[in-house]
Amino acid sequence: MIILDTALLARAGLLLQYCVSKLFRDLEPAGCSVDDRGFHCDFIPRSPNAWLSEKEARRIEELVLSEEQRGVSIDPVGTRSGNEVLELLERTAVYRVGDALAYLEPGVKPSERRVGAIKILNISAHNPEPGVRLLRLIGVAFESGEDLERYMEWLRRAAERDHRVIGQRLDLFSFHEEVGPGLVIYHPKGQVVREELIRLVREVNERLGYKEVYTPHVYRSLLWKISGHYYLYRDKMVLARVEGEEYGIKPMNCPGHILIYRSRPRSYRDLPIKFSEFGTVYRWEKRGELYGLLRVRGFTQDDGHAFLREDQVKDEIKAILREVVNVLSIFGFRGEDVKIYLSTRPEKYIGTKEMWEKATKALEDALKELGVPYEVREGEGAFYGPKIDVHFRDSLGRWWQCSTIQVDFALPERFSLEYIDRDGSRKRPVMIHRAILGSIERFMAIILENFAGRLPTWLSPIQVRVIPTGAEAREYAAKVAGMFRAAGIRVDVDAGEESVAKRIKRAYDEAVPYIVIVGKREAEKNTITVRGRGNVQARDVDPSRFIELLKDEIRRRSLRQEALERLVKGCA
RNA sequence: GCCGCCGUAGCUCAGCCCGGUAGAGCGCCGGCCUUGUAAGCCGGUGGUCGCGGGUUCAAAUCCCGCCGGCGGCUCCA
Repeated sequence: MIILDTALLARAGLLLQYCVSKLFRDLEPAGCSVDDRGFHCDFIPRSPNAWLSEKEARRIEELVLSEEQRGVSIDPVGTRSGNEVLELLERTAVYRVGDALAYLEPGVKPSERRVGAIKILNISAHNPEPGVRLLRLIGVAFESGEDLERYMEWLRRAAERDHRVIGQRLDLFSFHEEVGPGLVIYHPKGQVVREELIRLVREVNERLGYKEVYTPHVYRSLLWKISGHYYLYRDKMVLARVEGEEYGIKPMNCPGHILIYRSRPRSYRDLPIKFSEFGTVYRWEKRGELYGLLRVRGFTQDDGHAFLREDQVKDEIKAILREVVNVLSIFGFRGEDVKIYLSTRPEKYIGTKEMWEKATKALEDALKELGVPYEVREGEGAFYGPKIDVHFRDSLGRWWQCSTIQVDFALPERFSLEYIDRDGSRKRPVMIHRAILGSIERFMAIILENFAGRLPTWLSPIQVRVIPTGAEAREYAAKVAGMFRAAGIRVDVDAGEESVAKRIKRAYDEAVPYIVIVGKREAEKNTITVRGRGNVQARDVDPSRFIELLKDEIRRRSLRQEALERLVKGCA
């Protein structure tokens, strides 16, 4: 990741405001903010048609550089406000640039060094509050053109990590116009990754005592009216009228699980009752919000619902949270890379304030007893209850939310859920909604980008590729492949006509973690040559020994190529 | 949904600004090579230029609408 010079960005932002106001009288500077990723400058359109095109952006860039060369003056005027928009955006530091005024967020000193290169990367609308529409320019600035070129190269390299690019290159999944936006089709290799993620969560569910269930995708609208989704979530639901009756495709799995709970009387002794489901839900997100696998309309949640007595809530939350932290660490997300948030009652909600307070306290107590650091986010809860969200940072420095634990006093009320308590009285259970990975789609996208497609062995669709060096080694290659297959390892053979070099390159391109090369030499001695990532190789390896090591690496879900590391160490 | 950009061969992209009916690399197919460590050589195949309409003698190229994708805004797993 390239960290930018905020002082230089601030200077560029001031020059940018000056140049835009010089070239376009109907765009009024509304200040600039900077961070280590770039600047964003906003402008108030003075007329309805005041806007910029890409071509005009290029003109502005040129003018910034020539004004900078000419040595236009930049002087601080102090702090001032009075302008509504500037105050809203908190850009109260005023500067005089040439004969015009420009604004910055306070606390950033523009650099004394001159801007030698500037690039406007994006022209978009910014709506800081309803009714206010600003023109926003996002971009970067450097001292030299070479620095800019280096940055653009970095951007290109980052794009190669894009999960959409990797997904296509590795033949994992695709999107199709005929299917519709935000709907994924998984190919065989993508399905393997999905299944491995699901298998991991199944083990967690086993430990936590969640029983897996299966529920339909479509329900009468009646159900969604009872659950409240029909009123609070309707704009994201797919509704269909069939034979004079309305049905809705599920945007959440909870109502189905609630019906299982309600299918028979429950005793206090039965609680907690926990259901899990890899439930595929559909949420009709707005077009502009869709983004590869990270934001789709149909996705599978590793969902789970626990029905509990109030005295059981805290322990359940603690147990789930421990598992979440553990699961994230399997992917290498740990320590500083993981953050926990407690989100409280939003504006639109169901249930009573008392319920919300109780639920929020249960979450808070669990966090405190676990002694984990967390932050409170007011008003960010789901409409049916407060929640704990776990965010983590990937290798590109971005934060993601996947895991979530939500306490819910509202749905049990709406569905009149009950259990018979020790004294024979009817009591209302509490529900916990939880997801470990969140959505399989999103999680898969994140790990694809995090590992740049080079997934750890346990997640790799093909774990071992056998390459015979020539025709005479094909039979032996098939035999070796058979040994791997018998050990439950995903293996294939590339016995093509191409050169060994080419087939090795292809295996690397396809991110296959282990390449096994066999030729006459290996066939005679009953050995294999093992090649791993990063040009690491071991010769004269006993296939059975490698298979044992590999099984261990996979079983442990190692992030490293432990099997090969152990072979190499063993040789040395 | 709003603003901007983009859509050309299976993939990555050039051509579009300055209209004259399409080009490269990879892939794929065929042949040669008989393969030992990150692209062997030669040849061939491949496109209603996202869809629809308009302007024009002529549209991949200019204009309008729609669909899809991306970068932002808002929202979210």
